[in-house]
Amino acid sequence: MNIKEASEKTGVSAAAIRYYEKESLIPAIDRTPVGNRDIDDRIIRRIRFVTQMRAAGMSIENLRRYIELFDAQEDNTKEQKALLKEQLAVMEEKRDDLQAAIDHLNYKLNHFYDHMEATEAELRQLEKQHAEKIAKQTPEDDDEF
Amino acid sequence: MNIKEASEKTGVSAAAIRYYEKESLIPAIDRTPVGNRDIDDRIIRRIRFVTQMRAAGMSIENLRRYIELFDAQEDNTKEQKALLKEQLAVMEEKRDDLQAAIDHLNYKLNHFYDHMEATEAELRQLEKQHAEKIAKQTPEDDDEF
DNA sequence: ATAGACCTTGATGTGTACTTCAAGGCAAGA
DNA sequence: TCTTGCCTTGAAGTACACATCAAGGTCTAT
Repeated sequence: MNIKEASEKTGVSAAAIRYYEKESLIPAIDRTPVGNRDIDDRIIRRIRFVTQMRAAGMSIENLRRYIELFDAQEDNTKEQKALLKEQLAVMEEKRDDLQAAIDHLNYKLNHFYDHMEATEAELRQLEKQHAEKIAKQTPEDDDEF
Repeated sequence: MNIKEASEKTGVSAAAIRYYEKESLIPAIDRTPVGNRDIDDRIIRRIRFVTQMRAAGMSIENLRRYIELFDAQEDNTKEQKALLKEQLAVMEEKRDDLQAAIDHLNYKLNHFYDHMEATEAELRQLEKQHAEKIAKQTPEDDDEF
Protein backbone atom coordinates (compact mmCIF):
# COMPACT_ATOMS: atom_id res chain seq x y z
CA MET A 1 0.00 0.00 0.00
CA ASN A 2 1.22 3.51 -0.76
CA ILE A 3 1.67 6.25 1.78
CA LYS A 4 -1.67 7.87 1.07
CA GLU A 5 -3.57 4.68 1.76
CA ALA A 6 -1.54 4.14 4.91
CA SER A 7 -2.35 7.67 5.96
CA GLU A 8 -6.06 7.11 5.43
CA LYS A 9 -5.92 3.79 7.23
CA THR A 10 -4.18 5.16 10.29
CA GLY A 11 -5.37 8.76 10.39
CA VAL A 12 -1.73 9.85 10.48
CA SER A 13 -0.64 12.32 7.80
CA ALA A 14 1.80 11.20 5.12
CA ALA A 15 4.24 13.84 6.33
CA ALA A 16 4.03 12.46 9.85
CA ILE A 17 4.63 8.91 8.63
CA ARG A 18 7.75 10.08 6.80
CA TYR A 19 8.80 11.95 9.90
CA TYR A 20 8.32 8.88 12.08
CA GLU A 21 10.42 6.83 9.71
CA LYS A 22 13.16 9.43 9.72
CA GLU A 23 13.10 9.54 13.50
CA SER A 24 13.18 5.73 13.67
CA LEU A 25 9.87 5.41 15.45
CA ILE A 26 8.89 2.94 12.79
CA PRO A 27 11.32 0.68 10.90
CA ALA A 28 12.76 1.57 7.50
CA ILE A 29 9.94 1.09 5.02
CA ASP A 30 10.41 -1.11 1.93
CA ARG A 31 10.49 0.68 -1.40
CA THR A 32 9.06 -0.13 -4.80
CA PRO A 33 11.53 -0.24 -7.71
CA VAL A 34 11.03 3.50 -8.32
CA GLY A 35 11.61 4.37 -4.70
CA ASN A 36 8.09 4.82 -3.37
CA ARG A 37 7.26 3.53 0.06
CA ASP A 38 5.43 0.22 0.13
CA ILE A 39 3.73 -0.05 3.48
CA ASP A 40 2.62 -3.35 4.96
CA ASP A 41 0.55 -4.29 8.00
CA ARG A 42 3.55 -4.55 10.25
CA ILE A 43 4.26 -0.88 9.59
CA ILE A 44 0.61 -0.02 10.06
CA ARG A 45 0.66 -1.67 13.48
CA ARG A 46 3.74 0.27 14.44
CA ILE A 47 2.23 3.53 13.28
CA ARG A 48 -0.81 2.81 15.42
CA PHE A 49 1.39 2.02 18.38
CA VAL A 50 3.24 5.31 17.94
CA THR A 51 -0.05 7.18 17.66
CA GLN A 52 -1.28 5.61 20.85
CA MET A 53 1.83 6.47 22.79
CA ARG A 54 1.95 9.98 21.42
CA ALA A 55 -1.68 10.46 22.43
CA ALA A 56 -0.75 9.31 25.90
CA GLY A 57 1.83 12.07 26.01
CA MET A 58 5.09 10.26 25.38
CA SER A 59 7.72 12.34 23.62
CA ILE A 60 9.28 11.32 20.33
CA GLU A 61 12.60 11.05 22.09
CA ASN A 62 11.39 8.70 24.81
CA LEU A 63 9.40 6.72 22.33
CA ARG A 64 12.46 6.21 20.17
CA ARG A 65 14.52 5.03 23.10
CA TYR A 66 11.77 2.65 24.05
CA ILE A 67 11.47 1.28 20.53
CA GLU A 68 15.21 0.93 20.08
CA LEU A 69 15.20 -1.54 22.92
CA PHE A 70 12.74 -3.73 21.10
CA ASP A 71 14.55 -3.44 17.81
CA ALA A 72 17.98 -4.26 19.20
CA GLN A 73 19.19 -7.73 18.31
CA GLU A 74 22.11 -8.08 20.67
CA ASP A 75 21.31 -8.37 24.29
CA ASN A 76 22.94 -5.57 26.14
CA THR A 77 20.94 -6.97 28.96
CA LYS A 78 22.13 -4.66 31.70
CA GLU A 79 21.70 -1.47 29.75
CA GLN A 80 18.46 -2.66 28.26
CA LYS A 81 17.09 -3.59 31.61
CA ALA A 82 18.08 -0.23 33.05
CA LEU A 83 16.54 1.63 30.14
CA LEU A 84 13.36 -0.38 30.33
CA LYS A 85 13.03 0.32 34.02
CA GLU A 86 13.72 3.98 33.51
CA GLN A 87 11.12 4.18 30.80
CA LEU A 88 8.66 2.29 32.94
CA ALA A 89 9.15 4.78 35.76
CA VAL A 90 8.53 7.71 33.42
CA MET A 91 5.35 6.14 32.17
CA GLU A 92 4.09 5.24 35.60
CA GLU A 93 4.66 8.74 36.86
CA LYS A 94 2.79 10.11 33.91
CA ARG A 95 -0.07 7.73 34.53
CA ASP A 96 -0.21 8.75 38.19
CA ASP A 97 -0.30 12.43 37.26
CA LEU A 98 -3.14 11.68 34.93
CA GLN A 99 -4.97 9.73 37.60
CA ALA A 100 -4.60 12.58 40.07
CA ALA A 101 -6.03 15.00 37.54
CA ILE A 102 -8.87 12.59 36.76
CA ASP A 103 -9.70 12.29 40.45
CA HIS A 104 -9.72 16.05 40.74
CA LEU A 105 -12.07 16.43 37.81
CA ASN A 106 -14.34 13.66 39.02
CA TYR A 107 -14.64 15.29 42.40
CA LYS A 108 -15.46 18.52 40.65
CA LEU A 109 -18.06 16.87 38.48
CA ASN A 110 -19.88 15.34 41.43
CA HIS A 111 -19.80 18.57 43.33
CA PHE A 112 -21.23 20.21 40.28
CA TYR A 113 -24.06 17.83 39.66
CA ASP A 114 -25.65 18.77 42.95
CA HIS A 115 -25.78 22.35 41.88
CA MET A 116 -27.17 21.52 38.46
CA GLU A 117 -29.87 19.25 39.73
CA ALA A 118 -30.93 21.93 42.13
CA THR A 119 -31.36 24.25 39.18
CA GLU A 120 -33.07 21.75 36.95
CA ALA A 121 -35.42 20.49 39.59
CA GLU A 122 -36.30 24.11 40.27
CA LEU A 123 -34.71 24.26 43.64
CA ARG A 124 -37.00 21.66 45.17
CA GLN A 125 -34.23 20.14 47.21
CA LEU A 126 -32.29 23.30 47.76
CA GLU A 127 -31.96 23.12 51.50
CA LYS A 128 -30.88 19.52 51.60
CA GLN A 129 -28.31 20.14 48.89
CA HIS A 130 -27.05 23.27 50.50
CA ALA A 131 -26.31 21.21 53.56
CA GLU A 132 -24.59 18.59 51.41
CA LYS A 133 -22.47 21.16 49.71
CA ILE A 134 -21.26 22.57 52.97
CA ALA A 135 -20.52 19.08 54.20
CA LYS A 136 -18.54 18.37 51.04
CA GLN A 137 -16.34 21.41 51.19
CA THR A 138 -12.78 20.58 52.03
CA PRO A 139 -11.83 22.29 55.28
CA GLU A 140 -8.61 24.05 54.30
CA ASP A 141 -9.46 24.74 50.71
CA ASP A 142 -12.56 26.86 50.41
CA ASP A 143 -11.54 27.96 46.96
CA GLU A 144 -12.81 26.43 43.75
CA PHE A 145 -9.43 25.11 42.64
CA MET B 1 5.38 36.11 48.98
CA ASN B 2 7.41 37.22 45.98
CA ILE B 3 7.56 35.43 42.66
CA LYS B 4 10.79 33.63 43.44
CA GLU B 5 9.38 32.08 46.58
CA ALA B 6 6.23 31.13 44.72
CA SER B 7 8.37 29.55 42.04
CA GLU B 8 10.29 27.54 44.60
CA LYS B 9 7.10 26.53 46.37
CA THR B 10 5.39 25.28 43.23
CA GLY B 11 8.28 24.18 41.07
CA VAL B 12 7.00 26.44 38.30
CA SER B 13 9.44 28.99 36.90
CA ALA B 14 8.86 32.68 37.57
CA ALA B 15 8.58 33.25 33.84
CA ALA B 16 5.93 30.57 33.56
CA ILE B 17 3.95 32.10 36.43
CA ARG B 18 4.00 35.45 34.63
CA TYR B 19 2.98 33.68 31.46
CA TYR B 20 0.07 31.95 33.19
CA GLU B 21 -1.11 35.25 34.59
CA LYS B 22 -0.93 36.89 31.17
CA GLU B 23 -2.86 34.00 29.65
CA SER B 24 -5.46 34.21 32.43
CA LEU B 25 -4.84 30.70 33.71
CA ILE B 26 -4.46 32.23 37.15
CA PRO B 27 -6.20 35.40 38.33
CA ALA B 28 -4.56 38.83 38.24
CA ILE B 29 -2.01 38.86 41.03
CA ASP B 30 -1.99 41.62 43.66
CA ARG B 31 0.93 44.04 43.54
CA THR B 32 3.03 45.69 46.22
CA PRO B 33 3.22 49.51 46.15
CA VAL B 34 6.22 49.35 43.81
CA GLY B 35 4.50 46.96 41.41
CA ASN B 36 5.98 43.63 42.41
CA ARG B 37 3.70 40.60 42.49
CA ASP B 38 2.53 39.60 45.94
CA ILE B 39 1.46 35.97 45.72
CA ASP B 40 -0.89 34.38 48.25
CA ASP B 41 -2.02 30.81 48.84
CA ARG B 42 -5.04 31.13 46.59
CA ILE B 43 -2.69 31.83 43.70
CA ILE B 44 -0.42 29.00 44.75
CA ARG B 45 -3.35 26.59 44.66
CA ARG B 46 -4.29 27.75 41.20
CA ILE B 47 -0.74 27.40 39.97
CA ARG B 48 -0.74 23.85 41.28
CA PHE B 49 -4.03 23.13 39.57
CA VAL B 50 -2.67 24.45 36.30
CA THR B 51 0.45 22.34 36.69
CA GLN B 52 -1.59 19.24 37.29
CA MET B 53 -3.85 19.77 34.30
CA ARG B 54 -0.89 20.64 32.08
CA ALA B 55 0.88 17.47 33.20
CA ALA B 56 -2.27 15.60 32.27
CA GLY B 57 -2.00 16.98 28.77
CA MET B 58 -4.59 19.76 28.76
CA SER B 59 -3.67 22.61 26.45
CA ILE B 60 -3.37 26.18 27.66
CA GLU B 61 -6.30 27.06 25.43
CA ASN B 62 -8.63 24.42 26.86
CA LEU B 63 -7.49 25.16 30.35
CA ARG B 64 -8.34 28.81 29.91
CA ARG B 65 -11.78 27.98 28.58
CA TYR B 66 -12.35 25.74 31.55
CA ILE B 67 -11.16 28.32 34.04
CA GLU B 68 -13.13 31.13 32.44
CA LEU B 69 -16.29 29.19 33.14
CA PHE B 70 -15.46 29.04 36.81
CA ASP B 71 -14.49 32.66 37.02
CA ALA B 72 -17.71 33.74 35.35
CA GLN B 73 -20.49 34.66 37.76
CA GLU B 74 -23.41 33.39 35.67
CA ASP B 75 -24.06 29.68 35.75
CA ASN B 76 -22.69 28.08 32.67
CA THR B 77 -23.44 24.83 34.35
CA LYS B 78 -24.28 22.95 31.19
CA GLU B 79 -21.20 24.05 29.34
CA GLN B 80 -19.08 23.49 32.39
CA LYS B 81 -20.42 20.01 32.82
CA ALA B 82 -19.88 19.24 29.15
CA LEU B 83 -16.33 20.54 29.25
CA LEU B 84 -15.54 18.59 32.37
CA LYS B 85 -16.91 15.38 30.92
CA GLU B 86 -15.15 15.90 27.63
CA GLN B 87 -11.84 16.52 29.34
CA LEU B 88 -12.36 13.61 31.67
CA ALA B 89 -12.94 11.25 28.76
CA VAL B 90 -9.79 12.44 27.01
CA MET B 91 -7.76 11.95 30.15
CA GLU B 92 -9.15 8.51 30.88
CA GLU B 93 -8.31 7.37 27.41
CA LYS B 94 -4.78 8.64 27.79
CA ARG B 95 -4.43 6.89 31.09
CA ASP B 96 -5.67 3.63 29.61
CA ASP B 97 -3.28 3.91 26.67
CA LEU B 98 -0.46 4.50 29.08
CA GLN B 99 -1.51 1.58 31.23
CA ALA B 100 -1.53 -0.69 28.20
CA ALA B 101 2.00 0.42 27.36
CA ILE B 102 3.09 -0.08 30.95
CA ASP B 103 1.68 -3.60 30.92
CA HIS B 104 3.48 -4.23 27.67
CA LEU B 105 6.75 -3.02 29.12
CA ASN B 106 6.31 -4.95 32.31
CA TYR B 107 5.74 -8.10 30.32
CA LYS B 108 8.89 -7.37 28.37
CA LEU B 109 10.83 -6.75 31.52
CA ASN B 110 9.80 -10.03 33.05
CA HIS B 111 10.49 -11.87 29.86
CA PHE B 112 13.84 -10.25 29.91
CA TYR B 113 14.68 -11.21 33.42
CA ASP B 114 14.18 -14.82 32.52
CA HIS B 115 16.65 -14.48 29.76
CA MET B 116 19.14 -12.68 31.94
CA GLU B 117 18.95 -15.19 34.70
CA ALA B 118 19.45 -17.90 32.17
CA THR B 119 22.62 -16.22 31.08
CA GLU B 120 23.80 -15.51 34.56
CA ALA B 121 22.94 -18.94 35.82
CA GLU B 122 24.84 -20.30 32.86
CA LEU B 123 21.86 -21.73 31.06
CA ARG B 124 20.96 -24.19 33.78
CA GLN B 125 17.24 -23.73 33.28
CA LEU B 126 17.33 -23.07 29.58
CA GLU B 127 14.90 -25.73 28.50
CA LYS B 128 12.24 -24.89 31.03
CA GLN B 129 12.43 -21.21 30.15
CA HIS B 130 12.32 -21.85 26.47
CA ALA B 131 9.05 -23.64 27.02
CA GLU B 132 7.74 -20.71 29.08
CA LYS B 133 8.69 -18.24 26.41
CA ILE B 134 6.82 -20.11 23.76
CA ALA B 135 3.80 -20.40 26.00
CA LYS B 136 3.84 -16.65 26.58
CA GLN B 137 3.76 -15.64 22.96
CA THR B 138 0.49 -14.04 21.87
CA PRO B 139 -1.18 -16.10 19.15
CA GLU B 140 -2.34 -13.61 16.46
CA ASP B 141 0.35 -11.01 16.78
CA ASP B 142 3.74 -12.57 16.62
CA ASP B 143 5.24 -9.14 16.11
CA GLU B 144 6.61 -7.17 18.99
CA PHE B 145 4.21 -4.25 18.57
C1' DA C 1 2.20 13.81 -25.50
C1' DT C 2 -0.02 16.16 -22.13
C1' DA C 3 -2.77 16.26 -17.94
C1' DG C 4 -3.64 14.53 -13.49
C1' DA C 5 -2.60 11.96 -9.52
C1' DC C 6 0.35 9.84 -7.17
C1' DC C 7 5.25 9.76 -5.30
C1' DT C 8 10.24 11.50 -3.72
C1' DT C 9 13.67 14.66 -0.90
C1' DG C 10 15.24 18.75 1.38
C1' DA C 11 14.22 23.11 3.02
C1' DT C 12 11.55 26.13 5.24
C1' DG C 13 7.37 27.52 7.94
C1' DT C 14 4.14 27.13 11.96
C1' DG C 15 1.85 26.80 16.61
C1' DT C 16 2.51 25.91 21.37
C1' DA C 17 4.52 26.81 25.58
C1' DC C 18 7.43 28.49 27.41
C1' DT C 19 12.73 30.63 28.19
C1' DT C 20 15.97 34.03 27.74
C1' DC C 21 17.44 38.63 27.01
C1' DA C 22 17.64 43.61 27.41
C1' DA C 23 16.96 47.60 29.94
C1' DG C 24 15.76 49.42 33.83
C1' DG C 25 13.59 50.23 38.98
C1' DC C 26 13.76 49.51 44.14
C1' DA C 27 15.87 48.26 48.69
C1' DA C 28 19.51 46.67 51.81
C1' DG C 29 24.29 46.05 53.20
C1' DA C 30 29.60 47.09 52.94
C1' DT D 1 27.67 55.22 46.57
C1' DC D 2 28.12 51.06 44.72
C1' DT D 3 27.39 46.24 44.48
C1' DT D 4 24.03 42.57 45.17
C1' DG D 5 19.68 40.75 44.65
C1' DC D 6 15.37 40.99 43.98
C1' DC D 7 11.75 42.77 40.82
C1' DT D 8 9.37 44.77 36.29
C1' DT D 9 8.03 44.72 31.01
C1' DG D 10 8.37 43.74 26.16
C1' DA D 11 10.74 41.49 22.71
C1' DA D 12 13.07 37.95 20.87
C1' DG D 13 14.74 33.18 21.01
C1' DT D 14 14.02 28.04 21.54
C1' DA D 15 12.40 23.06 21.35
C1' DC D 16 9.18 19.98 19.77
C1' DA D 17 6.29 17.92 16.34
C1' DC D 18 4.96 18.22 12.71
C1' DA D 19 2.91 20.96 8.01
C1' DT D 20 3.82 23.03 3.87
C1' DC D 21 6.38 24.13 -0.13
C1' DA D 22 9.54 23.63 -4.08
C1' DA D 23 11.36 20.94 -7.63
C1' DG D 24 11.24 17.05 -9.75
C1' DG D 25 10.14 11.72 -10.97
C1' DT D 26 6.65 7.98 -12.47
C1' DC D 27 2.40 6.03 -14.09
C1' DT D 28 -2.15 5.93 -16.27
C1' DA D 29 -5.68 7.76 -19.22
C1' DT D 30 -7.20 10.47 -22.87
